[in-house]
Amino acid sequence: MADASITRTRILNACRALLESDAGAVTRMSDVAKAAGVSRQAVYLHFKTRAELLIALTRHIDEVEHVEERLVASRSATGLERLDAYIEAWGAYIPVIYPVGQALMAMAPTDDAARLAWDDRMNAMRQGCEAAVKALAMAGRLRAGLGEKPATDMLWTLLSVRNWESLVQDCGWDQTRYIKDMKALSRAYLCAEIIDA
Amino acid sequence: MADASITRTRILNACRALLESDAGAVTRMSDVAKAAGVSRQAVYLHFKTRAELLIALTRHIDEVEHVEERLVASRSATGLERLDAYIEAWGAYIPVIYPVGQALMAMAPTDDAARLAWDDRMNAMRQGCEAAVKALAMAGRLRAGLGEKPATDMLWTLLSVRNWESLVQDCGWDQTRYIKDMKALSRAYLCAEIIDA
DNA sequence: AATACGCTTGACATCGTGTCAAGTTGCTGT
DNA sequence: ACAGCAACTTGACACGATGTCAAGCGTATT
Repeated sequence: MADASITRTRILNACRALLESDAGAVTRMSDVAKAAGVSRQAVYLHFKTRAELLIALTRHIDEVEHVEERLVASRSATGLERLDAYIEAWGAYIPVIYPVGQALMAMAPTDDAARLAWDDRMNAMRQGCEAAVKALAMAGRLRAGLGEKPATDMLWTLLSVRNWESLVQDCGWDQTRYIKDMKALSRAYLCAEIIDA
Repeated sequence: MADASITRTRILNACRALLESDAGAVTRMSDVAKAAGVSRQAVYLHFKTRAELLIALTRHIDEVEHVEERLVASRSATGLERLDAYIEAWGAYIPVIYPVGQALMAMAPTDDAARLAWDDRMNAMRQGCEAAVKALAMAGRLRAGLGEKPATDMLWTLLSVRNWESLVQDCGWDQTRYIKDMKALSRAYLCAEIIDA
Protein backbone atom coordinates (compact mmCIF):
# COMPACT_ATOMS: atom_id res chain seq x y z
CA MET A 1 0.00 0.00 0.00
CA ALA A 2 1.25 3.42 -1.01
CA ASP A 3 5.01 3.38 -1.38
CA ALA A 4 7.21 2.67 1.56
CA SER A 5 10.55 4.36 0.96
CA ILE A 6 12.91 4.59 3.88
CA THR A 7 12.52 8.36 4.20
CA ARG A 8 8.78 8.27 3.96
CA THR A 9 8.56 5.75 6.75
CA ARG A 10 11.00 7.73 8.87
CA ILE A 11 8.86 10.81 8.45
CA LEU A 12 5.72 8.93 9.42
CA ASN A 13 7.36 7.41 12.47
CA ALA A 14 8.86 10.73 13.53
CA CYS A 15 5.48 12.38 13.15
CA ARG A 16 3.80 9.70 15.16
CA ALA A 17 6.38 9.91 17.92
CA LEU A 18 5.99 13.68 18.09
CA LEU A 19 2.21 13.50 18.27
CA GLU A 20 2.41 10.90 20.98
CA SER A 21 4.89 12.76 23.14
CA ASP A 22 3.90 16.38 22.68
CA ALA A 23 0.34 15.50 23.58
CA GLY A 24 -1.45 18.78 23.18
CA ALA A 25 1.27 20.89 21.59
CA VAL A 26 0.99 21.57 17.89
CA THR A 27 3.34 19.58 15.68
CA ARG A 28 4.64 21.68 12.83
CA MET A 29 5.97 20.41 9.53
CA SER A 30 9.41 21.71 10.48
CA ASP A 31 9.25 19.78 13.75
CA VAL A 32 8.50 16.60 11.88
CA ALA A 33 11.34 17.23 9.47
CA LYS A 34 13.79 17.89 12.26
CA ALA A 35 12.69 14.82 14.17
CA ALA A 36 13.01 12.69 11.05
CA GLY A 37 16.47 14.12 10.39
CA VAL A 38 15.40 15.38 7.02
CA SER A 39 14.83 18.74 5.36
CA ARG A 40 11.45 20.41 5.60
CA GLN A 41 11.06 20.13 1.85
CA ALA A 42 11.72 16.43 1.88
CA VAL A 43 8.53 16.15 3.91
CA TYR A 44 6.65 18.07 1.23
CA LEU A 45 8.12 15.80 -1.44
CA HIS A 46 6.37 12.87 0.20
CA PHE A 47 3.23 14.59 1.44
CA LYS A 48 1.75 17.52 -0.42
CA THR A 49 0.14 19.01 2.67
CA ARG A 50 0.10 18.65 6.41
CA ALA A 51 -3.37 17.13 6.22
CA GLU A 52 -2.11 14.54 3.77
CA LEU A 53 0.72 13.63 6.11
CA LEU A 54 -1.67 13.12 9.01
CA ILE A 55 -4.08 11.12 6.89
CA ALA A 56 -1.25 8.93 5.62
CA LEU A 57 -0.20 8.50 9.23
CA THR A 58 -3.60 7.16 10.24
CA ARG A 59 -3.37 4.60 7.46
CA HIS A 60 0.16 3.76 8.46
CA ILE A 61 -0.88 3.20 12.05
CA ASP A 62 -3.85 1.13 10.91
CA GLU A 63 -1.44 -1.17 9.11
CA VAL A 64 1.21 -1.38 11.77
CA GLU A 65 -1.35 -1.92 14.51
CA HIS A 66 -3.60 -4.25 12.54
CA VAL A 67 -6.93 -2.46 12.97
CA GLU A 68 -8.69 -4.73 10.59
CA GLU A 69 -7.79 -7.85 12.50
CA ARG A 70 -8.81 -6.24 15.77
CA LEU A 71 -12.20 -5.20 14.53
CA VAL A 72 -12.96 -8.23 12.41
CA ALA A 73 -12.97 -10.39 15.53
CA SER A 74 -16.09 -8.67 16.82
CA ARG A 75 -17.86 -9.47 13.58
CA SER A 76 -18.19 -13.17 14.31
CA ALA A 77 -20.10 -12.67 17.57
CA THR A 78 -23.87 -12.23 17.78
CA GLY A 79 -26.37 -10.40 19.96
CA LEU A 80 -25.07 -8.91 23.17
CA GLU A 81 -21.68 -10.50 22.77
CA ARG A 82 -21.16 -8.71 19.54
CA LEU A 83 -21.80 -5.38 21.21
CA ASP A 84 -19.32 -6.19 23.95
CA ALA A 85 -16.74 -7.40 21.48
CA TYR A 86 -17.09 -4.29 19.39
CA ILE A 87 -16.78 -1.96 22.35
CA GLU A 88 -13.70 -3.84 23.52
CA ALA A 89 -12.04 -3.76 20.12
CA TRP A 90 -12.81 -0.16 19.29
CA GLY A 91 -12.24 1.03 22.83
CA ALA A 92 -8.83 -0.54 22.84
CA TYR A 93 -8.01 1.05 19.51
CA ILE A 94 -8.93 4.59 20.50
CA PRO A 95 -5.77 5.25 22.51
CA VAL A 96 -3.74 4.09 19.54
CA ILE A 97 -5.15 6.51 17.00
CA TYR A 98 -5.91 9.21 19.55
CA PRO A 99 -2.75 11.30 18.98
CA VAL A 100 -3.24 11.58 15.22
CA GLY A 101 -6.96 11.85 15.67
CA GLN A 102 -6.49 14.80 17.95
CA ALA A 103 -4.27 16.51 15.39
CA LEU A 104 -6.77 15.88 12.61
CA MET A 105 -9.70 17.04 14.71
CA ALA A 106 -7.77 20.16 15.62
CA MET A 107 -7.33 21.17 12.01
CA ALA A 108 -10.75 19.97 10.85
CA PRO A 109 -12.45 23.33 11.37
CA THR A 110 -10.05 25.07 8.99
CA ASP A 111 -9.01 22.29 6.64
CA ASP A 112 -11.50 20.53 4.41
CA ALA A 113 -9.24 17.60 3.58
CA ALA A 114 -8.60 16.90 7.24
CA ARG A 115 -12.27 17.19 8.08
CA LEU A 116 -13.33 14.87 5.29
CA ALA A 117 -10.70 12.29 6.21
CA TRP A 118 -11.71 12.27 9.86
CA ASP A 119 -15.41 12.21 9.06
CA ASP A 120 -14.69 9.27 6.84
CA ARG A 121 -13.03 7.35 9.62
CA MET A 122 -15.83 8.16 12.02
CA ASN A 123 -18.24 6.98 9.40
CA ALA A 124 -16.45 3.68 9.15
CA MET A 125 -16.65 3.42 12.91
CA ARG A 126 -20.34 4.11 12.68
CA GLN A 127 -20.76 1.11 10.42
CA GLY A 128 -19.47 -1.00 13.27
CA CYS A 129 -22.03 0.55 15.58
CA GLU A 130 -24.77 -0.02 13.09
CA ALA A 131 -23.77 -3.65 12.66
CA ALA A 132 -23.75 -4.16 16.42
CA VAL A 133 -27.18 -2.61 16.70
CA LYS A 134 -28.47 -4.82 13.90
CA ALA A 135 -27.07 -7.87 15.65
CA LEU A 136 -28.93 -6.80 18.77
CA ALA A 137 -32.16 -6.30 16.85
CA MET A 138 -31.71 -9.69 15.21
CA ALA A 139 -31.44 -11.30 18.61
CA GLY A 140 -34.54 -9.46 19.73
CA ARG A 141 -32.56 -7.63 22.40
CA LEU A 142 -33.13 -4.11 21.19
CA ARG A 143 -35.22 -2.14 23.67
CA ALA A 144 -38.88 -1.77 22.73
CA GLY A 145 -39.62 1.50 20.97
CA LEU A 146 -36.02 2.17 20.04
CA GLY A 147 -35.37 2.41 16.31
CA GLU A 148 -32.11 1.25 14.78
CA LYS A 149 -31.20 4.74 13.65
CA PRO A 150 -31.34 6.46 17.06
CA ALA A 151 -29.75 3.38 18.59
CA THR A 152 -26.83 3.66 16.22
CA ASP A 153 -26.65 7.42 16.73
CA MET A 154 -26.36 7.07 20.47
CA LEU A 155 -23.91 4.20 20.41
CA TRP A 156 -21.79 6.11 17.93
CA THR A 157 -21.89 9.15 20.17
CA LEU A 158 -21.12 7.25 23.34
CA LEU A 159 -18.12 5.57 21.74
CA SER A 160 -16.75 8.79 20.28
CA VAL A 161 -13.08 9.59 20.66
CA ARG A 162 -14.05 12.76 22.51
CA ASN A 163 -15.87 10.81 25.20
CA TRP A 164 -12.87 8.57 25.64
CA GLU A 165 -10.75 11.71 25.86
CA SER A 166 -13.06 13.21 28.43
CA LEU A 167 -13.10 10.18 30.72
CA VAL A 168 -9.62 8.78 30.28
CA GLN A 169 -7.55 11.87 29.54
CA ASP A 170 -9.41 14.59 31.39
CA CYS A 171 -10.93 12.65 34.29
CA GLY A 172 -8.08 10.20 34.64
CA TRP A 173 -10.11 7.05 34.23
CA ASP A 174 -8.59 3.67 33.87
CA GLN A 175 -8.91 2.15 30.40
CA THR A 176 -10.56 -0.96 31.89
CA ARG A 177 -13.06 1.11 33.76
CA TYR A 178 -13.83 3.03 30.62
CA ILE A 179 -14.54 -0.16 28.69
CA LYS A 180 -16.60 -1.65 31.50
CA ASP A 181 -18.78 1.42 31.96
CA MET A 182 -19.24 1.97 28.26
CA LYS A 183 -20.49 -1.56 27.91
CA ALA A 184 -22.90 -1.05 30.79
CA LEU A 185 -24.08 2.30 29.48
CA SER A 186 -24.61 0.96 25.98
CA ARG A 187 -26.55 -2.02 27.24
CA ALA A 188 -28.63 0.23 29.45
CA TYR A 189 -29.54 2.44 26.51
CA LEU A 190 -29.89 -0.18 23.82
CA CYS A 191 -31.33 -3.07 25.78
CA ALA A 192 -32.87 -1.36 28.82
CA GLU A 193 -30.58 -3.35 31.07
CA ILE A 194 -30.03 -2.35 34.67
CA ILE A 195 -26.48 -1.37 35.57
CA ASP A 196 -25.23 -3.38 38.52
CA ALA A 197 -21.98 -2.62 40.30
CA MET B 1 -20.04 44.46 33.85
CA ALA B 2 -17.12 45.36 31.58
CA ASP B 3 -17.87 48.52 29.64
CA ALA B 4 -20.70 48.61 27.18
CA SER B 5 -19.88 51.21 24.54
CA ILE B 6 -21.99 51.22 21.43
CA THR B 7 -19.17 50.01 19.23
CA ARG B 8 -18.14 47.27 21.57
CA THR B 9 -21.66 45.92 21.65
CA ARG B 10 -21.99 46.15 17.90
CA ILE B 11 -18.81 44.15 17.49
CA LEU B 12 -20.04 41.51 19.90
CA ASN B 13 -23.39 41.24 18.18
CA ALA B 14 -21.82 41.11 14.74
CA CYS B 15 -19.46 38.42 15.91
CA ARG B 16 -22.27 36.41 17.39
CA ALA B 17 -24.36 36.72 14.24
CA LEU B 18 -21.45 35.57 12.10
CA LEU B 19 -20.71 32.59 14.30
CA GLU B 20 -24.36 31.62 14.26
CA SER B 21 -24.79 31.87 10.51
CA ASP B 22 -21.46 30.68 9.18
CA ALA B 23 -21.77 27.54 11.25
CA GLY B 24 -18.52 25.79 10.55
CA ALA B 25 -16.67 28.42 8.58
CA VAL B 26 -13.93 30.30 10.37
CA THR B 27 -14.79 33.83 11.43
CA ARG B 28 -11.83 36.16 10.97
CA MET B 29 -11.27 39.41 12.78
CA SER B 30 -11.70 41.25 9.48
CA ASP B 31 -15.04 39.53 8.93
CA VAL B 32 -16.23 40.67 12.31
CA ALA B 33 -15.07 44.22 11.63
CA LYS B 34 -16.79 44.31 8.27
CA ALA B 35 -20.01 42.91 9.71
CA ALA B 36 -19.93 45.46 12.53
CA GLY B 37 -19.31 48.27 10.04
CA VAL B 38 -16.10 49.19 11.75
CA SER B 39 -12.39 49.08 10.95
CA ARG B 40 -10.39 45.99 11.79
CA GLN B 41 -8.33 48.01 14.22
CA ALA B 42 -11.39 49.19 16.05
CA VAL B 43 -11.97 45.58 16.96
CA TYR B 44 -8.46 45.37 18.36
CA LEU B 45 -9.04 48.53 20.35
CA HIS B 46 -11.82 46.75 22.24
CA PHE B 47 -10.38 43.25 22.31
CA LYS B 48 -6.67 42.64 22.42
CA THR B 49 -6.90 39.28 20.74
CA ARG B 50 -9.32 37.04 18.94
CA ALA B 51 -9.49 34.79 21.97
CA GLU B 52 -10.41 37.75 24.15
CA LEU B 53 -13.19 38.71 21.77
CA LEU B 54 -14.65 35.22 21.86
CA ILE B 55 -14.36 35.02 25.63
CA ALA B 56 -16.04 38.40 26.00
CA LEU B 57 -18.74 37.13 23.68
CA THR B 58 -19.48 34.16 25.91
CA ARG B 59 -19.93 36.51 28.84
CA HIS B 60 -22.05 38.82 26.76
CA ILE B 61 -24.29 35.96 25.72
CA ASP B 62 -24.48 34.76 29.32
CA GLU B 63 -25.84 38.16 30.29
CA VAL B 64 -28.21 38.65 27.43
CA GLU B 65 -29.56 35.14 27.74
CA HIS B 66 -29.63 35.05 31.51
CA VAL B 67 -27.66 31.86 32.12
CA GLU B 68 -27.58 32.38 35.82
CA GLU B 69 -31.34 32.54 36.14
CA ARG B 70 -31.74 29.48 33.97
CA LEU B 71 -29.34 27.40 35.98
CA VAL B 72 -30.27 28.69 39.39
CA ALA B 73 -33.73 27.25 39.00
CA SER B 74 -32.36 23.72 39.06
CA ARG B 75 -30.67 24.44 42.36
CA SER B 76 -33.86 24.48 44.38
CA ALA B 77 -34.88 20.95 43.41
CA THR B 78 -33.71 17.82 45.20
CA GLY B 79 -32.97 14.23 44.35
CA LEU B 80 -33.99 13.02 40.93
CA GLU B 81 -35.85 16.18 40.15
CA ARG B 82 -32.70 18.16 40.52
CA LEU B 83 -30.94 16.01 37.97
CA ASP B 84 -33.79 16.43 35.52
CA ALA B 85 -33.94 20.16 36.10
CA TYR B 86 -30.22 20.53 35.58
CA ILE B 87 -30.23 18.52 32.38
CA GLU B 88 -33.13 20.57 31.08
CA ALA B 89 -31.53 23.89 31.94
CA TRP B 90 -28.06 23.07 30.67
CA GLY B 91 -29.34 21.13 27.69
CA ALA B 92 -31.43 24.09 26.63
CA TYR B 93 -28.48 26.40 27.02
CA ILE B 94 -26.06 24.40 24.89
CA PRO B 95 -27.52 25.50 21.56
CA VAL B 96 -27.22 29.10 22.72
CA ILE B 97 -23.51 29.03 23.46
CA TYR B 98 -22.69 26.39 20.89
CA PRO B 99 -21.56 28.74 18.12
CA VAL B 100 -19.04 30.57 20.31
CA GLY B 101 -18.13 27.37 22.05
CA GLN B 102 -17.30 25.79 18.74
CA ALA B 103 -15.05 28.71 17.83
CA LEU B 104 -13.30 28.58 21.19
CA MET B 105 -12.86 24.82 21.04
CA ALA B 106 -11.47 25.14 17.54
CA MET B 107 -8.71 27.45 18.65
CA ALA B 108 -8.09 25.75 21.99
CA PRO B 109 -5.35 23.48 20.68
CA THR B 110 -3.23 26.41 19.56
CA ASP B 111 -4.30 29.18 21.92
CA ASP B 112 -3.75 28.94 25.64
CA ALA B 113 -6.12 31.76 26.55
CA ALA B 114 -8.94 30.19 24.59
CA ARG B 115 -8.27 26.79 26.08
CA LEU B 116 -8.18 28.10 29.63
CA ALA B 117 -11.38 30.08 29.15
CA TRP B 118 -13.25 27.13 27.73
CA ASP B 119 -11.89 24.74 30.35
CA ASP B 120 -13.07 27.22 32.93
CA ARG B 121 -16.58 27.20 31.60
CA MET B 122 -16.65 23.44 31.39
CA ASN B 123 -15.41 23.39 34.95
CA ALA B 124 -18.29 25.58 36.03
CA MET B 125 -20.63 23.22 34.22
CA ARG B 126 -18.99 20.37 36.08
CA GLN B 127 -19.92 21.99 39.36
CA GLY B 128 -23.53 21.70 38.34
CA CYS B 129 -23.02 18.02 37.61
CA GLU B 130 -21.32 17.52 40.94
CA ALA B 131 -24.14 19.25 42.77
CA ALA B 132 -26.73 17.13 40.99
CA VAL B 133 -24.81 13.99 41.91
CA LYS B 134 -24.57 15.13 45.53
CA ALA B 135 -28.31 15.76 45.59
CA LEU B 136 -28.82 12.24 44.31
CA ALA B 137 -26.50 10.80 46.95
CA MET B 138 -28.26 12.81 49.61
CA ALA B 139 -31.56 11.30 48.56
CA GLY B 140 -30.01 7.85 48.64
CA ARG B 141 -30.66 7.40 44.94
CA LEU B 142 -27.08 7.00 43.79
CA ARG B 143 -26.46 3.50 42.47
CA ALA B 144 -24.72 1.15 44.89
CA GLY B 145 -20.99 1.00 44.32
CA LEU B 146 -20.84 4.21 42.32
CA GLY B 147 -18.61 6.90 43.84
CA GLU B 148 -19.47 10.57 43.50
CA LYS B 149 -16.34 11.26 41.48
CA PRO B 150 -16.94 8.76 38.67
CA ALA B 151 -20.63 9.67 38.76
CA THR B 152 -19.76 13.31 38.19
CA ASP B 153 -17.20 12.40 35.54
CA MET B 154 -19.71 10.44 33.54
CA LEU B 155 -22.53 12.95 33.88
CA TRP B 156 -20.15 15.70 32.84
CA THR B 157 -19.06 13.67 29.84
CA LEU B 158 -22.59 12.73 28.80
CA LEU B 159 -23.70 16.35 28.95
CA SER B 160 -20.71 17.65 27.01
CA VAL B 161 -21.23 20.10 24.20
CA ARG B 162 -19.61 17.61 21.84
CA ASN B 163 -22.21 14.98 22.59
CA TRP B 164 -24.97 17.47 21.96
CA GLU B 165 -23.20 18.37 18.72
CA SER B 166 -22.94 14.73 17.74
CA LEU B 167 -26.60 13.93 18.33
CA VAL B 168 -28.33 17.16 17.40
CA GLN B 169 -26.03 18.59 14.75
CA ASP B 170 -24.52 15.50 13.17
CA CYS B 171 -27.32 12.97 13.63
CA GLY B 172 -30.15 15.47 13.26
CA TRP B 173 -31.83 14.75 16.57
CA ASP B 174 -34.62 16.82 17.89
CA GLN B 175 -33.69 18.95 20.90
CA THR B 176 -36.55 17.41 22.92
CA ARG B 177 -35.43 13.92 22.10
CA TYR B 178 -31.90 14.85 23.11
CA ILE B 179 -33.07 16.07 26.50
CA LYS B 180 -35.32 13.10 27.06
CA ASP B 181 -32.67 10.54 26.23
CA MET B 182 -29.98 12.30 28.19
CA LYS B 183 -32.21 12.23 31.24
CA ALA B 184 -32.88 8.53 30.75
CA LEU B 185 -29.22 7.76 30.13
CA SER B 186 -28.08 9.70 33.17
CA ARG B 187 -30.65 8.04 35.40
CA ALA B 188 -29.66 4.65 34.04
CA TYR B 189 -26.02 5.27 34.85
CA LEU B 190 -26.38 7.15 38.11
CA CYS B 191 -29.41 5.42 39.62
CA ALA B 192 -29.45 2.08 37.80
CA GLU B 193 -32.88 2.89 36.43
CA ILE B 194 -34.34 0.97 33.54
CA ILE B 195 -35.00 2.98 30.40
CA ASP B 196 -38.56 2.60 29.24
CA ALA B 197 -39.87 3.93 25.98
C1' DA C 1 30.75 9.32 -18.45
C1' DA C 2 25.96 10.52 -18.65
C1' DT C 3 21.63 10.29 -16.52
C1' DA C 4 18.05 10.10 -13.28
C1' DC C 5 16.52 10.15 -8.55
C1' DG C 6 16.18 11.70 -3.92
C1' DC C 7 17.37 15.02 -1.09
C1' DT C 8 19.13 19.89 0.31
C1' DT C 9 19.34 24.91 0.30
C1' DG C 10 17.45 29.11 0.31
C1' DA C 11 14.29 32.35 -1.46
C1' DC C 12 9.63 33.61 -1.92
C1' DA C 13 4.20 33.99 -1.91
C1' DT C 14 0.22 33.90 1.05
C1' DC C 15 -2.83 34.40 4.87
C1' DG C 16 -4.31 35.60 9.33
C1' DT C 17 -3.01 37.73 13.76
C1' DG C 18 -1.37 41.40 16.15
C1' DT C 19 1.31 46.15 16.40
C1' DC C 20 2.34 50.85 15.43
C1' DA C 21 2.07 55.66 14.12
C1' DA C 22 -0.16 59.36 12.21
C1' DG C 23 -4.38 61.44 10.85
C1' DT C 24 -9.55 62.51 11.26
C1' DT C 25 -13.88 63.52 13.57
C1' DG C 26 -16.78 64.88 17.02
C1' DC C 27 -17.90 65.91 21.75
C1' DT C 28 -16.77 68.48 26.20
C1' DG C 29 -15.65 71.90 29.35
C1' DT C 30 -14.27 76.60 30.02
C1' DA D 1 -15.38 79.81 20.07
C1' DC D 2 -11.75 76.88 20.81
C1' DA D 3 -8.37 73.74 23.01
C1' DG D 4 -8.16 69.17 24.08
C1' DC D 5 -9.43 64.55 24.51
C1' DA D 6 -11.34 60.11 23.17
C1' DA D 7 -12.79 57.05 19.70
C1' DC D 8 -12.18 55.57 15.30
C1' DT D 9 -9.71 55.25 10.61
C1' DT D 10 -5.92 54.40 7.46
C1' DG D 11 -2.16 52.15 5.91
C1' DA D 12 2.10 50.02 6.76
C1' DC D 13 4.55 46.46 8.90
C1' DA D 14 6.36 42.18 11.74
C1' DC D 15 5.64 37.43 12.57
C1' DG D 16 4.78 32.49 12.16
C1' DA D 17 3.14 28.69 9.60
C1' DT D 18 2.02 26.56 5.22
C1' DG D 19 3.11 25.71 0.74
C1' DT D 20 5.89 26.68 -3.84
C1' DC D 21 9.83 27.12 -6.78
C1' DA D 22 14.38 26.62 -8.79
C1' DA D 23 18.92 25.44 -8.64
C1' DG D 24 22.43 22.42 -6.83
C1' DC D 25 24.52 18.13 -5.19
C1' DG D 26 25.69 13.19 -4.40
C1' DT D 27 25.15 8.57 -5.66
C1' DA D 28 23.68 4.41 -7.79
C1' DT D 29 22.52 2.62 -12.50
C1' DT D 30 23.39 1.96 -17.21
